[in-house]
Amino acid sequence: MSAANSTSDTNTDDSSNRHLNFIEQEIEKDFQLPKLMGKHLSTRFPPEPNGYLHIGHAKSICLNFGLAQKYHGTCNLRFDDTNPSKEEQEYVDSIQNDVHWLGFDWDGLYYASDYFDQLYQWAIDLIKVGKAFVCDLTGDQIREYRGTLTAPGKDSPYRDRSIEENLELFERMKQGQFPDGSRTLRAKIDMSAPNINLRDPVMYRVLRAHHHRTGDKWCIYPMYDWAHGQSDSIEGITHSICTLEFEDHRPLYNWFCENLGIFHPRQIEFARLNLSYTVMSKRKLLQLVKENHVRGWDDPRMPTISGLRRRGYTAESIRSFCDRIGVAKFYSTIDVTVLENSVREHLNQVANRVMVVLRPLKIVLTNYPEGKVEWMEATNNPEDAGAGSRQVPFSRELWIEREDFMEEAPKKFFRLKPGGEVRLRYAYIIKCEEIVKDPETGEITELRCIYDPDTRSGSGPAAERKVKGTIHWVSAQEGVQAEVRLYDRLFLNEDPENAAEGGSFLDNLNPESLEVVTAHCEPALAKAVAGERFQFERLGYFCADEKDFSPQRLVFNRTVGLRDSWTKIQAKDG
RNA sequence: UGCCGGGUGGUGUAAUGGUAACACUACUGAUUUUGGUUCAGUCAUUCAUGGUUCGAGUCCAUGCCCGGUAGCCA
Repeated sequence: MSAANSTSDTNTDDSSNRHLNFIEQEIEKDFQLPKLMGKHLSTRFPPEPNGYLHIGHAKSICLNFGLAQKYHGTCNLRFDDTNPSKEEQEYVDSIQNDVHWLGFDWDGLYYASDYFDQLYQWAIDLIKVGKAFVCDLTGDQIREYRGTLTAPGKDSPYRDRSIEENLELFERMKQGQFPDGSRTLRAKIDMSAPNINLRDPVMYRVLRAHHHRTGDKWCIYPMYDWAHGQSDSIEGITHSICTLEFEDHRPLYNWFCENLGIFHPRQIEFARLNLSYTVMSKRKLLQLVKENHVRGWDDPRMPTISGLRRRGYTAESIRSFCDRIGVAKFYSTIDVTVLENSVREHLNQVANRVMVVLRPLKIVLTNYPEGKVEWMEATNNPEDAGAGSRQVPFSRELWIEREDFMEEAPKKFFRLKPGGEVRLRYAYIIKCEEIVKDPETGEITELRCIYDPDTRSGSGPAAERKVKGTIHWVSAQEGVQAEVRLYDRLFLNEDPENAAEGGSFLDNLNPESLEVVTAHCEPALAKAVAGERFQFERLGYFCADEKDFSPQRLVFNRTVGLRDSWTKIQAKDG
């Protein structure tokens, strides 16, 4: 496979060589075997185009494409489009877009539907050797005949039809002579098998639905089990990596390959990703979208790739997240903070700093000349010397963050308080002299402060005077306004599925997962571009919304807050 | 209750019969014009019982607990 960003190529090799995960161990063993000796690794990522990709898929993508990178093999993208009633072109497009955005490129782009003709031929082959039959049982009857977990099933009365009759009936199924759901083609295996997947599984069902690629050519469609392994086989996939719930299907996967006598890939299963405070099932994500609990698949609160992207996550941070969570067979739940820390770590390196006040409180510097504006030099990114600096306007009237002032402050509160001093970042030390309140409500409307003219940042030793706290600010006159969307977790509950009797995961929805505020920003932000990411100093990481941002209407999304030890101190001191 | 799979610090992941480690979290301290970052340090782990062995997280047995599985979904 070719990596979209080639820098990760060499990294992958030595960083992940320290420990092999269990799949890598199996792969390395397999390539010692005569069957694969001298061949190269081939994997695939096989999404069904019935929804948008989410962070769980990202794990699988990083695994499959990452393996191909590491072992200099190939990785295909294959759409598992065997059920046209659920699948749409919109999803096909978004999936390709998301895989690319994550930084991967596929070697082959395929569709299970590319193989419908071959699959049909193979089905005939199986009929001819007496290993498949046309069954007239209804859905309910099939379930009845299948038996239960503890009781064996019983043979379908149609199981012993002649090969000729099966061939004719199957041909007529294909030609659309039978109504939807009236007949199936089933493999003839063993109705008493302890593994239910082996109790004469359905291979084809009659289904008249318009397929996004094959149109109305087919009115019979293959089931997953009948399509997946053979698709792998056709593409020469050596290792077919899937999630744990397919473990019970492996014997069937193997049975089809063996009985068809075709190249036999090896299926290996791993545990899917679970994240705390998150739902991951496509069905539930679709429900959130359809019932308007969120604003679409790419709502920044969604765990979809497109939602995370819009939230401000970087592809790098998602890849490093997938790296650090590992791969195993143990069913585990990763704390969302691991994801949040991954993006903090990357954005800390690359995001330029700016000053923005989310909840403004006005301060007036009574000893600062009216009308005067000074331009203060501010470092763009202390983690990246190459990022340079910018000028920020300073004046007599400023906005500061409401929570950076406390009238009755506890000892450890290092910000502004009556009679106290604080450093305005990149500017002067100020002292609070007077609080102005609304006579009606008692709400603080303004602070009157004095500044110390000797303390301008960078102006020499006199300016170096130490005060306990430094806060951010925006000049009232020169600042610009922006809509800032403060996103929080979509669910209140660590395990959203854990709802009260008769309830659903929707009961755990966080009613405050989105708060919109009008913020004051330093003027540089008017020149931002959609998708650009920033650190709002002392607040968190934010990005210009990729859809709604324009120079006329500044819209920023909060990706994640900065680590906040002040809240912890407060909580501890009660 | 059949079949399949799994149990290692708070959370994840290693250790492939030979000193139980790495990351994150938590906590403590240092640095800091972001209560951010960075740095240093601390706490903390093999489901249970028995067996094999000089030596067991690893192999064997039994038990316990957890997950998946009875779509003409994937």
